[in-house]
Amino acid sequence: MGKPTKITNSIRALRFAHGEMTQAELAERIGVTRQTVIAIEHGRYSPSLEMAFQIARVFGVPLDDVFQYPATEN
Amino acid sequence: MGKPTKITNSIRALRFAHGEMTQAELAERIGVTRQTVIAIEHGRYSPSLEMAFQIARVFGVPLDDVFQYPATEN
DNA sequence: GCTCCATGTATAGAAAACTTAACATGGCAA
DNA sequence: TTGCCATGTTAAGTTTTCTATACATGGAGC
Repeated sequence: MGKPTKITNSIRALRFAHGEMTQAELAERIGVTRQTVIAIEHGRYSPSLEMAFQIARVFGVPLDDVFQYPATEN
Repeated sequence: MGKPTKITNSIRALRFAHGEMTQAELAERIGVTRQTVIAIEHGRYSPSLEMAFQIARVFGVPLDDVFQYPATEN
């Protein structure tokens, strides 16, 4: 359904860098479901800005360390 | 409709700092409608991550210079 | 073998973001 | 005054994001 997003992310790497945090644990920390974390991690769709900020905050890094927006795709 | 977002932004200031750019012009540059720009600027809802990246790119500043996420509201 | 546990898929539906179109207002210039 | 332009509002509809539930798989340990 969701169109695949242009935005890539480093969530999986960040989870492992933070004590092998599981998807379920990350989901609980940011207040969403596990399915949402999986979908975001796989780039099936891009998260809301609010969710993006929360994820970055969990890992204690700036937003740009979690999500990368490729230069002008058009 | 949209619930008022916790995220604040500096879009209006950035527009004026960039040659009095109008809402219509910004909208066209990021590929959305004028109404969407107005809604975002007024904080009626938060944009998608993709849109946020595009806005930051138009102004040539990092994402955190455009949007501010307040520390843990809960 | 069996049972957890982390990960993944699928589907239906709710909620939020975004569009389209119409109309209103105040300012400014001809 | 008339006309244009930037801003703003409203309402209805579409698309995307997110939830809830259910089920599948492979690895680790008993």
